[in-house]
Amino acid sequence: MATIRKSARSTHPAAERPHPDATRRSQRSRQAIYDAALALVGEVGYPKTTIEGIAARAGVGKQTIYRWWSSKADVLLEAFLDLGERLVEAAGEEAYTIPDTGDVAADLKVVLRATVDELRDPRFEAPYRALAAEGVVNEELGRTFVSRLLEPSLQLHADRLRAAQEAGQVRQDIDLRIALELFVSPLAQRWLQHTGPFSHAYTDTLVDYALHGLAPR
Amino acid sequence: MATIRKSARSTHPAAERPHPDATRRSQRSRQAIYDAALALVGEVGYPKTTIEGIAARAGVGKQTIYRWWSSKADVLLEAFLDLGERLVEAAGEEAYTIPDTGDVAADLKVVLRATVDELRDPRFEAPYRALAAEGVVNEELGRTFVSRLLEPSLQLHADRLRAAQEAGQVRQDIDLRIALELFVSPLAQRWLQHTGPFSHAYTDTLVDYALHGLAPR
DNA sequence: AGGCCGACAAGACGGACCGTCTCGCCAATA
DNA sequence: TATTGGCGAGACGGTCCGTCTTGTCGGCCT
Repeated sequence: MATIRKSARSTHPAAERPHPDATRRSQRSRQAIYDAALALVGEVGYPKTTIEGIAARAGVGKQTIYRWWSSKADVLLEAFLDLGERLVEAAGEEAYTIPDTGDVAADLKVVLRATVDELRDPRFEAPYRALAAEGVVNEELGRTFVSRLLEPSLQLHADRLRAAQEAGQVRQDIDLRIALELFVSPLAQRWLQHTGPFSHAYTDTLVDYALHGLAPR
Repeated sequence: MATIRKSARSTHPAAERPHPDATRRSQRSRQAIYDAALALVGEVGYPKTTIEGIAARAGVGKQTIYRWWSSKADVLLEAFLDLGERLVEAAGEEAYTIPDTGDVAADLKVVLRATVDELRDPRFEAPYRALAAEGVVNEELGRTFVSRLLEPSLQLHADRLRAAQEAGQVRQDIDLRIALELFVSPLAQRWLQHTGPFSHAYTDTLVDYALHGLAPR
């Protein structure tokens, strides 16, 4: 027996390659892979994290990983998204909103301080850095990274700025997508590239400078 | 013969590991390695660029690379710095200064437009991205990347802002290292993470927002 | 109930690179 | 002229890649 293998596949025209039957997927293995991936990236770093290592740690066959994901980065991205969802469920929903007390400056400062703390959380740091780095060099993954991880948060900032605009605290003629970068991007760069101290005082200053400008009034 | 090998090294107490005799180094091989590294990163991308590949392309033994550099990233960093120096020599010195016409806004816009163009130069794009990405994940290399590549440019921006401050175009109480991030960081993030259009119009807007602030005057 | 299907764990497989090493070869030095 | 040490070349054992094979197991159709 054996021998006749692919030729026996009379049932299908051999069209779809990417996805096997998702309904038969083992959720137990999936979760074990997420846990193993996040643990390994935290322990030995992203470059030394290997598909074989993840499989072994998860008690899973390599093929199970290759069956559902296309790359190491892809596994980590989904693992990280899953981690995020689990943490959001654990915390309250309101942890992922921007407050509106009527004072934009104060509200933004609160949110940026929280972002600083979050980026320092060791559960986040290693995988988040790894994904950001991979996205810089791999445009495909980069776009996914931005749309799934960055974009939702940026949208919240834009929304809060729009409210401020309607309340007359931000100029009418301003492009909010650019405006939010004045404080979000410097924060991101300091964290990613270690270009300077990363503190609450720093983000407070950013908000002040961005709102009132560098030029004298 | 053979057999006695390390034990025959009576001359040295076996202390310094890192550097062989630099005076006997082949400059021809060094340059060939730089060229090969930059070419390969441009052609096949950073992850597929390999030490063996660089050695083969440069017509050089692998050991010659391992003798002088500690990693692929290290080779590329030096190659890129060398490329920068050669281009600076070719162009005039004044290409790497920030003009001072007395109008900060105008001067910064000119410089940021030039930066946009430079980041689009295909000779720069691939290696610069690769180094930035590696620096995000490898703190050691990251610090070198910042101090050798980023810092000199940031210093120029700080200098120009200081002149503006003395001319009364920028508030006295402002931390210039933070101030310059208001336009430099958003630019960097858009380029690195593809978070939005990357154009002259964009950088012009950044300068306006940063100088005059988001709040109504 | 029995048979079939497809994901699963395990791991063998050839191939790519790793980083180290050994080998003569050669130029500069002593 | 003899010594020294970097050099090109490439062999080496090792790791991990991505694919393929085998046998097991649980759900679904008949």
